[in-house]
Amino acid sequence: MFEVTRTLYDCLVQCASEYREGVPPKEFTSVWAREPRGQREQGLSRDQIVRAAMEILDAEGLEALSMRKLGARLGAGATSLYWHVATKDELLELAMDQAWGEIQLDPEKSWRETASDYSYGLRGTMLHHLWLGSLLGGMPSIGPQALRASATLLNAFQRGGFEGMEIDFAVNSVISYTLGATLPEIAWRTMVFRSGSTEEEQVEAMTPIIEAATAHTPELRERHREYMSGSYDPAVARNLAFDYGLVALLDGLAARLLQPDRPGSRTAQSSAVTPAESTAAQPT
Amino acid sequence: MFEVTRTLYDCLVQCASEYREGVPPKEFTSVWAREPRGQREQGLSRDQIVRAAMEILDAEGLEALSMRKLGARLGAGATSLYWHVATKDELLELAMDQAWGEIQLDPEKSWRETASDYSYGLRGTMLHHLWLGSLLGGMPSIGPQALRASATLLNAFQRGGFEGMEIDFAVNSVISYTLGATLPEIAWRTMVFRSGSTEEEQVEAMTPIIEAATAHTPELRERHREYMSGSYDPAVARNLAFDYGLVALLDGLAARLLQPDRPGSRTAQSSAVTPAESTAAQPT
DNA sequence: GAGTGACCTCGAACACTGTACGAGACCCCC
DNA sequence: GGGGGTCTCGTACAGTGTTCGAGGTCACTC
Repeated sequence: MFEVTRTLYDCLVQCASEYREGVPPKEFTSVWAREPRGQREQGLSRDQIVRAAMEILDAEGLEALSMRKLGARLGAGATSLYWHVATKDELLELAMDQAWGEIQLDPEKSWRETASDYSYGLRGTMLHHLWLGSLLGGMPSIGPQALRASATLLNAFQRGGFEGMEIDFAVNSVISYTLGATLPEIAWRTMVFRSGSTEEEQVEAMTPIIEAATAHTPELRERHREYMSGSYDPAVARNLAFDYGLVALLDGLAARLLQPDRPGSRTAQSSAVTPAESTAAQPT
Repeated sequence: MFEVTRTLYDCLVQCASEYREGVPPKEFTSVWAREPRGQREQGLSRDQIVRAAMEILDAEGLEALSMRKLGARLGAGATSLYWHVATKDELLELAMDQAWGEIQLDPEKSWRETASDYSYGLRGTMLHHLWLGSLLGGMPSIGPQALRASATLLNAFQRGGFEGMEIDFAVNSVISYTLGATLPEIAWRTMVFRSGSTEEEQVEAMTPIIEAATAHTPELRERHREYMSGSYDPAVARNLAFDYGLVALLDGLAARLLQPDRPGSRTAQSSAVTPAESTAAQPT
């Protein structure tokens, strides 16, 4: 594993110098760096704008949101918005954080329950706001609501017995899995959404493409056929798949928690390819 | 868990009807649905265009790619490209799949090794092509290269002893974790990239924002300070975090593989909040 | 050699986009 | 009444993806 890690690290360093050919440097900015402008209580407000933006985003998708359309919805000129919001990207940052705020956690629960709540909460929010999919990979979530949720999760893990860097690692893995598991669903649902048809129609429309694409990978084609013939409800199947991976991950974390030799657990005793010694993988 | 799942399912159904206010239906299309056009061997070619597009994407980022710029780079008019590629989205689909092709897997290895290779491979590719981050959440990866890699992974899991739907579930969880773990890194690196400064400068520029944002979550602030004072190399720390979660997940999957009662494993015996019976979480 | 039709290029134009700028309107306080 | 901050917005600019149709270049047939 160390070798692979080394390679990756080199890649990162190399990327840093390789990129940026003729791109003009754009100073780092974020809504959270600057405080909101308005004081007066009339006319437009930031909250109002963000709310309206989310309505458009939810109803028509990310690329349907334009400043002109948003202004029109609010009965205002497009450029009026720029008094309350510096750029469109900042507006999206605000909308993102608003969505993060929908995740509600109980700070009293166990680490495992909290992880589960967080995971299902994030997934639900993402599926409710499909536009989050394209945004999460482009701009970091550093808004107060996102941080609040992560802090609660982090606290639960700390109380649960994780220590040092392991807290961050474990928390990160839960967030990562949730994000990654939901993303392809979002991509799929976005496609269905844009097509204007139902999921069933879309599946039907996709079948010839899948058949053609899997012409040279018979095992995949086989699995797809089996999958289709089972007449599963796709939404239910996705939920099962999501839960399966989440359980596996949490089990793995729980196992780590019970390892006898965890000094600072700075150095990983096991690698990705060799199973950890004291898990159920090797019966005692 | 069933209750939560139920809620999610309802949400999905509800979304399907709630969305789509005034969006014009756009027939489903994909590059993979239509076969390429050109036959003659002169002038532009699809490969050439995709390659040039990826050069721009790598060097200047997703939003720097415009058809006019791409045309100019190839010494052609912008609209000439439309003979070889139906839309810009299709071009991006092609570029995405080209990136997927960079993942090389050995079909002889064990399921755990293959999972590790896949995971590190995907992560490396994503970090090499930052623009993938914004794309993976928007359009599904159903190109031949993406399918090829997934098929290899799937085969390895099947050989490794996974059965029925569990194969899909396990494979999905590995892909999901990798995707989700890399996405925030991409978001961060994209931000650094756009700012034009080094990672260290960016971290320094971010500090006051983090301090301000974590004003009401002292535990997070504490952790951030500890993290900063440790003077870790951020890239190394990220690699450790990535490996930690991957190991935990693979351990969890391995544990599932050894469970004695796995009939068709259609129904999950354990839920996200209650640890599975036969893992190390509950010592026998 | 003329003709035909497929392959390929591209300039002009259209309907958009995000946003800078500056003129003006409103309101409160001196 | 007169500032001065708060807020709106029409105009304009430089760009975007994409359509359309006119033209050019081949390989082939008669």
